[in-house]
Amino acid sequence: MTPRKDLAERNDRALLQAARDVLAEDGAHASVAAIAARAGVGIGSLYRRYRTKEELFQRLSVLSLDHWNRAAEEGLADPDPWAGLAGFVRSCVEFGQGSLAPIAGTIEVTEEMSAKSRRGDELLRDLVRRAHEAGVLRPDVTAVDISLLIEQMGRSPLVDQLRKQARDDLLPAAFEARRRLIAIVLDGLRPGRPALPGSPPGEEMFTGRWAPDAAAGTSPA
Amino acid sequence: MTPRKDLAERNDRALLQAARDVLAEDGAHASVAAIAARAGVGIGSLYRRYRTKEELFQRLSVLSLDHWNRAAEEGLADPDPWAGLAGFVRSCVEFGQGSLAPIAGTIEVTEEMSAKSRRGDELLRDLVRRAHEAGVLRPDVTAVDISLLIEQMGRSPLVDQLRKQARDDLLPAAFEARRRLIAIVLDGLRPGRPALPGSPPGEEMFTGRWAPDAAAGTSPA
DNA sequence: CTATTGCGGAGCGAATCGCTCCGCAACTTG
DNA sequence: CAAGTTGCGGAGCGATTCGCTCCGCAATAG
Repeated sequence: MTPRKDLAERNDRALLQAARDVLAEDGAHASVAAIAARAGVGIGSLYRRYRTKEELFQRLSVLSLDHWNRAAEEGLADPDPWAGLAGFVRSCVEFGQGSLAPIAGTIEVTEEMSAKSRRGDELLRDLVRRAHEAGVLRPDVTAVDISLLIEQMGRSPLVDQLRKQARDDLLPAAFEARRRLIAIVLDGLRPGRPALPGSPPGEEMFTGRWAPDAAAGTSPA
Repeated sequence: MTPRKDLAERNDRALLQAARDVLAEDGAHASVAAIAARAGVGIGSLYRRYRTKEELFQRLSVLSLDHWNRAAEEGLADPDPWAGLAGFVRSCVEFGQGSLAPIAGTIEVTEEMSAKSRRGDELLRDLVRRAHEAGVLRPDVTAVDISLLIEQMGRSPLVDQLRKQARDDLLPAAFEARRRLIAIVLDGLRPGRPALPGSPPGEEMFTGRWAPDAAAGTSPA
């Protein structure tokens, strides 16, 4: 690995991480200038890698979906159906799944994104089905409920804001506080509780936002 | 009530509601132009009521804190400690407590805001204490955990985005989906579960964001 | 040594920002 | 009824920010 390639790869990674963080903090208003500055690189470095802001966001979406799918596969590989599902939820929430939600409807959904999203739905349905069969997940909760829950928990106002304010001193406590919230939510998914209100949500809770006309899937990206 | 006053009051209310919605959708980047447009009024109507954008946001904070405090008092007035707490949490989440979090640190915290926030903390501690004494709330959860939980749930990516995209057709289903998530979370607050991870969060989870130097309280506004 | 390559960031044209102020119409008052 | 009042919408101000292009330069590669 030459120093030139080493630096370029470090910048690759820094840009992607910065984009994710700034998106989480600023939502759809995230600017490329803010992203480059957060990554500690010049704006030219960003445009040497991505032709447009949209292409960068599409790349982030793909990476996010990859993480989702990997976490789901790992959850399915766990012999304990509850541990598999809980581990998946934790992993997704801590990764920040849902951080890209603000850009829903503002970027074109590529075929790659759609395919990965559909794959993610399928994996999540498998996780949910085997947890139901094992009797370790409340029977009235659906895969879409879980997707929505991950999206809801995946964007942490607490963490995002402390990051934005560069309050690194408070971040460890914030991560811990978030872990407690995740544990509360996971406990709420256990069986033995009065039925949830209303009827299960449909897929249009996601498709309605990302691509009203495409088979986009329900992974929140 | 004269037509002139009637219209002016309607515009008052429309502006406040629009400000809340646009803040929820756009975060700290919410523009006064977007707020006025959402309210269906001209920009002059906004500035006739609030001298600056900051004054508008301060007003929103006060109203939000008022809602929190009212909901807590109603919760305390309920003879059932669990129903009181659960009703409070539901009311706050559905009101959208936490929508103002993106402006933390960008506006000056007024004495009025501080006083109401401290009052809100006190009321919440009362709600939590009596639920603990009645054995209906898991013993390891604290008032700060609950504040953070309300903030986490209070901003709904689902609802905010459908609003932003003017997908009114999907909003009823979205509200219902949110109710299910709230129910899951409330179930997770019930006792009889393994202990939560880590130690309870401190007040700096809020004070660190809103006013690092003031006794600002922990209500999320 | 020369050639290559990726760097940071200045600056472009356009868009957006918070806010002021104008003309006007609806309402209120005498 | 007419004159005065008042709140309206929104044009446009000066400043800032946006996404993006392109330049000079320095580090690296061959």
